[in-house]
Amino acid sequence: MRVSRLLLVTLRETPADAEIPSHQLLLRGGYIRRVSAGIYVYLPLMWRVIKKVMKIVQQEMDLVGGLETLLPQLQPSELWKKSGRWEGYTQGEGIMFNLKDRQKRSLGLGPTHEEVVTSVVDELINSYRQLPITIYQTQTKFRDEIRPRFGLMRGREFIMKDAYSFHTNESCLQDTYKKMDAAYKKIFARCGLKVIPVEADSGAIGGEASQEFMLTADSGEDCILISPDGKYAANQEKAVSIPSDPLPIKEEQSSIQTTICSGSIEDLCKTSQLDSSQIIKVILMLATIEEGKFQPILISLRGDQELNEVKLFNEVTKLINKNVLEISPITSEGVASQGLPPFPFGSIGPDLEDTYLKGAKNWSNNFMRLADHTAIKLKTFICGANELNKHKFNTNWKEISKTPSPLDIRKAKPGERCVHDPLQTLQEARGIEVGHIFQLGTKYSNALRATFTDEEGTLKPFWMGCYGIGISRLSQAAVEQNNDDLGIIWPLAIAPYHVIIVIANMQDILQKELGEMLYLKLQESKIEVLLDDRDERAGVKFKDADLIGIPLRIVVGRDAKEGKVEFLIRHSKQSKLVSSHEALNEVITHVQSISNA
RNA sequence: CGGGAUGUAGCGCAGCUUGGUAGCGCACUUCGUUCGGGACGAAGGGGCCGCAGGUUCGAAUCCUGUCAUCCCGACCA
Repeated sequence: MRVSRLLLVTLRETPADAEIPSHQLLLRGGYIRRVSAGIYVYLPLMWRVIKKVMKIVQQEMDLVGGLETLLPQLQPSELWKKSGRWEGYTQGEGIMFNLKDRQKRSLGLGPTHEEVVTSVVDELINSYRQLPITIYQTQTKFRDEIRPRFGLMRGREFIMKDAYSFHTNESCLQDTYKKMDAAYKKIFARCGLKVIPVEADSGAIGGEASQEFMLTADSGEDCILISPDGKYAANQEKAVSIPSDPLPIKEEQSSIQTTICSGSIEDLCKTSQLDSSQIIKVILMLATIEEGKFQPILISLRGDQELNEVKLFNEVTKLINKNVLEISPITSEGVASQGLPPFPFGSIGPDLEDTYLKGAKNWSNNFMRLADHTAIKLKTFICGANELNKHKFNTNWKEISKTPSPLDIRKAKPGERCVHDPLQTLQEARGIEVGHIFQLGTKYSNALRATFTDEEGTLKPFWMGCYGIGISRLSQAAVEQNNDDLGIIWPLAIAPYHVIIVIANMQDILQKELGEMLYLKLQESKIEVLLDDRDERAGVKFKDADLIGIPLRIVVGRDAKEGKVEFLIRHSKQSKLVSSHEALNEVITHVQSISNA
């Protein structure tokens, strides 16, 4: 391709609304254009990158027996109501765009495809003889993100590869899950990217085991915790650790004392000379449950610990066995709007009476009482006395009439001891989630009554797995991991073109002819080649070549008269003078190295 | 959803305090000189100053509303 015909529009200045390097570089390099928040045009260079990523992914999916299909984006609400996800996905923090057609039928734009794929597989598969099966697609997905940002990283419209597997039993599912795990590792390696698999929460999709693939980058939105020996890696949402030990308190007669402070743990520690690990703090949250119900939750945590809302969400869902739409903090305004008397915020203890909720307009009249292990393990502690500016000192769970059962709802933090080896401490890293694999089990097949007939002639629900890769996100994340002060440095396997020939001076006939000759020969060798034939000054062309990040470069310049050119590898910044023939061979050797990988 | 900021040419910005018919740099067009790391000179083209109301003889500028975009937060108040 000739650069003069490429629709290459590069920007010298960084657009003001781009924050992270990859977003800035893709805009500046003429790869993408924003149409609306979280909605982008993939310009010709970007589309080539995306197609390359898709191709690698598709090849590896085919190798593990995946069948490629294309599922609809426009999906009827009935399907989502059957699986029980319609409300959760359209209300509260719901992420599904939804609409009504002229018949007033409700439809959603697919943020994911479990419902559709499960129902179609149910129609097609009747017998265990047809199983196992894996179906996949590469499709544009729609998600009404709370806050789209960072270009393609968190878009409202994006490209994803999603695969779904169906099995007669759990061990067969686990077998495919393992194969997918291996295929994913191979995919990221082939793309030339550093990606770490971590244990993960399965989130709204639900299910049992799940693993995320995190591309390491400083701008990553996710915090991951890793053990130095590499044996443990988890998303902070899911991570476990051994908490630090609390500072012991001398056991004395318990007493209620006046504490003049703002109500924060920090203040209380200062004014009463305590350590935060000696205090039990209480957080009030409100769960919004399907069918418009609201459940106040009273959570006890050790003072130095932080609430892990994802763990909390999962535990609450398990306990009430219904879809929870949202969990958010209870505020004094919220209390007032229920027509309730004010709560003693800042001095609440684990035993705050349920009578505080009596007469609430639409909240449940009882607190759901939860506590983290670290709180329950405290023998003696300080906690709120349920009266403004009063705390109970040297109290214990025996004195607290309402002892909740212990759960793991605390946040693991870097520096804490690892569960598998207490001699090691967790390290923090930032990551961009580019892939996620799940063992769904029978959640969706049960909900949608998707069944097959087994050897004994009885109906069984499918065992299912699902496996996603964010194609467009991965393509940008690759830039986040591979750039320098001059621009992008694409890994060869996913670069839009393998090589760019820069003719330094288009006025020089010798240079021009040698460049054209190399261009032709490279094309004949099936090399993806760009020829910068623009009538620009050499400096401009070098800057653009650096910016758009083509991994290999041949500069045809003043040594053309000796038949020599410069060969340069983008990431090394070093060039060497070679004959045009040698340059050809260099390019061919490099390109072959990726096809052999 | 809460907080903050910003909307002026394709991109980056000034002008707004103190109202008087819109400017700079880059990019674009033409000509000339130049030609290995984002050249120089000359001459041009391009703007309903986000949108809608209001105040005023007169609004990019002041007031009100609205929309959009970006950032932070949505965890111990």
